[in-house]
Formats: sequence, structure tokens, C-alpha cells
Amino acid sequence: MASIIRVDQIAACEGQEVTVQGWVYNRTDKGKLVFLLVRDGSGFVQCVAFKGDLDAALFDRLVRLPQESSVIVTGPVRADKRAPGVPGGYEIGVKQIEIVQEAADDYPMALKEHGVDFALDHRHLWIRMPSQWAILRIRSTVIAAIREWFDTHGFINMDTPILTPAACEGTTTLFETPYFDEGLAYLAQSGQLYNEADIMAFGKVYCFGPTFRAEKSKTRRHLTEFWMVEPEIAFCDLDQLMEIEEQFVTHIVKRVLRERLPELKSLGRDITRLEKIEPPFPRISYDDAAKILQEAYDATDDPEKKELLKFEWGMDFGAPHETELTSRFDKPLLVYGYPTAVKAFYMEPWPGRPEVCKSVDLLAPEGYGEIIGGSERMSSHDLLLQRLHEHQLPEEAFKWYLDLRKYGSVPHSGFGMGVERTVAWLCGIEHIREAIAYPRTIKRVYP
RNA sequence: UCCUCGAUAGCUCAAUUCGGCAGAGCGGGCGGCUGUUAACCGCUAGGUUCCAGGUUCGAGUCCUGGUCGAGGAGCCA
Repeated sequence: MASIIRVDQIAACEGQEVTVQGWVYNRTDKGKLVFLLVRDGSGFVQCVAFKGDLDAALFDRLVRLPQESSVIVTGPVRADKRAPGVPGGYEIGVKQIEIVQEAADDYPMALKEHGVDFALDHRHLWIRMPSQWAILRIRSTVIAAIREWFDTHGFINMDTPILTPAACEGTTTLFETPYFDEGLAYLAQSGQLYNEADIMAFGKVYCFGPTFRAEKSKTRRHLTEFWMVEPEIAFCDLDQLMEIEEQFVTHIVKRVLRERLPELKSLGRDITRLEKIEPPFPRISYDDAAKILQEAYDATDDPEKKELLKFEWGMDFGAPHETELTSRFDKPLLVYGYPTAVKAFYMEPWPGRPEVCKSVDLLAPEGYGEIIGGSERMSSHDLLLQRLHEHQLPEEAFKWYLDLRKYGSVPHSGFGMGVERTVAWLCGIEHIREAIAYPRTIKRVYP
């Protein structure tokens, strides 16, 4: 009796007779030979059936077996350089094959290029294709690495609520839902404010879950539902926060390189770009970033580029600005000290410069832009109250938040990292909708 | 909300600057081949050219209005 194996273990099974359970990804028939590329979730392996080895009727069924038919294949594993697959280089000679189900012959995802809309309409099938399969396996490792780093650095995982009473940051649009007799509840856009309460109980915490933004953003960097990890640390200032960010991001990159190299390569990712990610990351102030952008503006003669790079102190960076800044470095770039006016109400002012706050964004290389936004939080009760008023936020709703500054307030900091943007950067893909299994965008809630 | 671009076979796309017979590849069906790499070769079926008007002898192509989509701005991770 051959033992059932997973394709990712196939190298260890050379010479043995094994059984693989999976789906026919591709079929090539060549007279008396049929090549079945079978995927089993862990990899792709070529299975070779020879007419002389099998019952004539069965061989005849294999010749016309539709793509995605489910099969159980048994036979010896041979090393063969010609064999395609992931990991590849090994094939199974078919001695026995059970056709669990012969798929319908109208499988929509033919092995070819597909348009975005069609592919997304068939996302439930698209994830079977090697590129999407690789991306989602990398995503899983990114998530594991995130949890691993926090769990081994003294952080407590705190799940913050998804149904919330009001805007956490008061600015962006929220999804709303009726909530019994309490009026409206809103889907969370951040767990940060709760985390600020949590650290006063646990010191270091992180929350990790889905986040919802009802903004009508239509770009390759936006989803309406995305996953965000948000650590928060008591007794931590902006400098310490930046150190944590670079250690944390480096850990994720290293683990993905260690465990998902075949997937990265199958995506055509330039691995050398990721191998350069090591602390320390370059750090520049917003003031210096503004100067760099001014120089870049002056240096170009291209009117189109000039228009894109147009910038003056006080503005937030747009995508072209982020690309210009990060193009000067091999590593993620930390930009700190943004104007208070473009950031959230809760950020600690820069000492002696109230127009600037102790915020930091981490911009990924290669034009991927902001993947982390963080700051040192305001610790003064009275200043926070003043800010709430300035932003016209209802004091009553933030009473509990103000309490945190009454009973043992300490300097503290935290950040939020977008999982899909991080995955998109690591995978080198164009659009973050491929970095989540079932993307939600302004125009899509199906499937 | 604004700007730009797009919609032709199940899918990806062609269809002469400047209107003149609706095409190919993939996928499907039938046949061939013992080493294919999205195999290849032969045959075959497959169309409300997004919708509604208009101009014209004639519209996939030009005009008007609409629908749907894309990615950029704003906002953000």
C-alpha cells in the first residue's frame, strides 16, 4: 500500500511508490502518453500515464479528462529534470488512478491570460492558479511571522471590537449598520484607541483583524475591507517605535525568504531586493523629505513629472511623492515628523514645534508606498481635550479615552501595518486585490 | 465626487491614417502523435460587436445620451 503524500514532500520520496490526492491543473496527451499536471494544495507535480501500463478504457478517459477533475494517483516517484511543477524536478509514473470526479468541460479559467473583471468574478477558481496560490501562501506566512514576532517580544494579543460606537479617528467614512435600540453601530477602522486602553493593563499589546473603510478610493492600493495589525506599547517614544518597526519588518521579510522562496521565484520576484532588508532603515524628517521633493521638482524638465511632483510644506505625500522618495533607497524608508494638520488628532506634538507631530510612516521600496503609519500618542489630558474640540469630535464619546490620560498617563506609541500592502510589496505584484483571497472593493462584494 | 481610458465568440484580442463581406489564438467537440512544459498538427461548432437613439446607400468603426468596468486624484494602511 503506497503512502499518501503531499507534493511539497516529493523530493524525499524518490524511488518510492506514493499516492497523491489532487486536481488536474493541466493535461497534455501525446498519443500513447498522457501528462497530467496535478496540484494538491501543497504543490504541483507531473504524473505520466503510458497507454501500455493502464486499462484501455481508463487510458481513454485520461486522454480526455477535463481540467480540474479530481483524482487520486498512485505510482513511483522519479527524478526528471524535464518535469514541471512546484517544487518540480520529480514526476509520478501512473500505475493506478482513481477519477474522483470528472469535471465539467466548461471550466472558465482556461490556462491563459484573463482580464481583471473576469478573473475577479471567478476568484473562487482563480485562487487555484499558480500565481494566486503562491501569493496567498506567502500571505499566510506573513501573518504567521507577524504573530510570531509579537508573541516572542512580550506582546499580548488583544482583540478589539469590530462593531464600534463611533469614528475612531473621526475623519474617514465608516460603514454603518443598525444596532438594536442603540441607533447605529460602525464597522471598525482601527483598534488603536482600544489598544491604548489595553496597554495600561498589559504594557505591550497588538490587535490583528479586518478593518473597514467606506472611502470611495479606487486605486491599486485600496480595499474597503483589509487586514491590519496594530501594536501599541507603553513607555515608548517615537525613536523606540522606529526601532521596533524596522526589527519587525525585517523579521517578516526574513521568514518569507526562508519559507516561501519557491513561491517568490514562481512569481518572478527579484529576491535580491528583499535580501537587502536589514536594520537600520534610513530615517528622514518630513522637512528633509520636502527639500528632496523640491530638488527633484527643480531637477526635472518633464512637465508631466513636474506636475506630479508639485509639493509644498504642509501637504501630505501623494503616490508620486512616495515613489520619488523611496526610489533613493534600497530599504524601507522611515519618514517622521509630519505636519500636525495632515495627521490624526491624537498624535503627540513635536517639542517646541506644535505645527509638527511625532508621527512616522514606513514607506516600502520600489514604489509600494506606505505600509505602516504610526506615532507617539498624546499623553496630556488637557491638550487631548483641546484637540477633540478642534476636530469637532463629541467629547462624551471619548470620555473613556480621556480617562486614560487621567489615571496613570505615560508616553506611548504604536502603529498600524496593512497586511495586503505588505504582501503586495513582498510578492512584487501590481495590485493589492490579489493579496487577499476575496477582495472587497468599492465595486465588488462577489464572490 | 472629479479626471482619463475602455466594452467585439466562453476567455484574450484583431478588424487599413479617414465607414465597405465579423477574424485569430486559447478553451469546447472529432481525429493524429511515447517526453509534453499555457505541447504541436488537421478538421469542426461557436456572434443582439454593452444599451437606446442619430448621421449615412452602408456603422464594430462617426455623433448624442446612458450603463458597466478599469486606475489615477482626493482620503488612507
